[in-house]
Amino acid sequence: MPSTRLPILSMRQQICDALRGEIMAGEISFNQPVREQNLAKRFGVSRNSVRDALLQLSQEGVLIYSPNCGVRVSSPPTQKESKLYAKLRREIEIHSLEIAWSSWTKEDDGNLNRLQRILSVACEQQDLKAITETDLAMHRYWVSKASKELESVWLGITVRMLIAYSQLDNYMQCCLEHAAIVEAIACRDLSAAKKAVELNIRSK
Amino acid sequence: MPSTRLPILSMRQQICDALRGEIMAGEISFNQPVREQNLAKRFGVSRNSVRDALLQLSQEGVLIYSPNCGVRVSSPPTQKESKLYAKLRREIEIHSLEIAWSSWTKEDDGNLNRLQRILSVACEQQDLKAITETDLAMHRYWVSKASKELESVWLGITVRMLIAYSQLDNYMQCCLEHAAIVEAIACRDLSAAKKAVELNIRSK
DNA sequence: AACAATCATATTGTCGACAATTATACAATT
DNA sequence: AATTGTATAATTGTCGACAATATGATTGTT
Repeated sequence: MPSTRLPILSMRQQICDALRGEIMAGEISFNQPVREQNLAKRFGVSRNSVRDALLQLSQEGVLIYSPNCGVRVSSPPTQKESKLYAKLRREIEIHSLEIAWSSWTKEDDGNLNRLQRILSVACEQQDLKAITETDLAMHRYWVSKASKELESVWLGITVRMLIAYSQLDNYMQCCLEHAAIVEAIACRDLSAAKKAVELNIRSK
Repeated sequence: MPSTRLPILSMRQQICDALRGEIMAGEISFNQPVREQNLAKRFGVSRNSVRDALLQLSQEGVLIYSPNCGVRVSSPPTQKESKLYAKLRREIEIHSLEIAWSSWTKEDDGNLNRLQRILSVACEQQDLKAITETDLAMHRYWVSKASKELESVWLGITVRMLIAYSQLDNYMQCCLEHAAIVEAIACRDLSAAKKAVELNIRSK
């Protein structure tokens, strides 16, 4: 239910978001080549637009690009890499919370609440793809508010970390953890918010 | 002086590297719009190839992209952001050194030595652009060897951190610090190498 | 049968042209 | 004078076609 965004998403962004979601949900197997032509036909656009999207996803680390050979879904991170990613993510998000804190508005609260409700429904229905997407969107919200430049760095790390998040042990816990974050923010309790975020970000 | 790479660089990569170098050396002022047409004419290629490069640089955080409005050079990071970037970089590079360590070869030593010589000359001549480029290439070497996926994350952070590195207080110190890193690696002293890298990566 | 060279096919890379959008300059209205 | 509306120019977004490259099959030679 995209309700608030005024800026119309570009074609590239739409394709990016769609593919990223599928890949993160594990719907495309690792090392399987992704063909431009197929996607162009599927989305009803030219190969050029697809290329743009694939290039962006390569830069994000979701896809691996080999010149003249196209792209493939990148392999999931090793355990050690996952731990590193989690650490980096925590540091970026904590920093972002601090930066965004001073300009946080009631509207931001509303937007987070809306995402939280979506997450809640997704957890009840055990819709893994929706959970992953909404989870991403929530965290992205405060990072994006803090800095657009940081956002792209953060996205690369987080997406890599969440690739093949497939088996989520406890859907309810995911929902509760995010509720805790949203509430801490709503109460303007920065240190509680930071702590809640830190708890939520961990390598499996 | 690109001397060693066997794989032919794609047009996009060439344009990316050229622009990234110029931006990092501060040759294009902040918030100045970058026009596709001009670049296409300058590099003697079609606008499409330029677009690919601009898109990639946007994803790296060097350029800021606004739909239908093109790109502009992104503003330099705040002091607080610089400190965060430095921290993230240290963690990624330390991790990379550990990972790359087991498969490190004499050829790698040779490649690093070659870069170190280039850096040395650049420092003597006080060629800031060459210094920045070579500095980047050296660090990139071990990160890239550890993981292609990590490399793209690392590049985004590092490039943002080095934007407008312009005033480098002490050229000789830069050269010496990197010499220490190379030597520690050559001696296969991991902990010394890690320490040398940590010392070298700092926010100004 | 094993290997090398050659050809055919599929896929990516590049290009120029046109459509859609945005920014700018200028006139019209209050 | 300030604001709104309109036409013009500049810029980005999208497309289809062709060139360059890689992949896979076929043939020819030993």
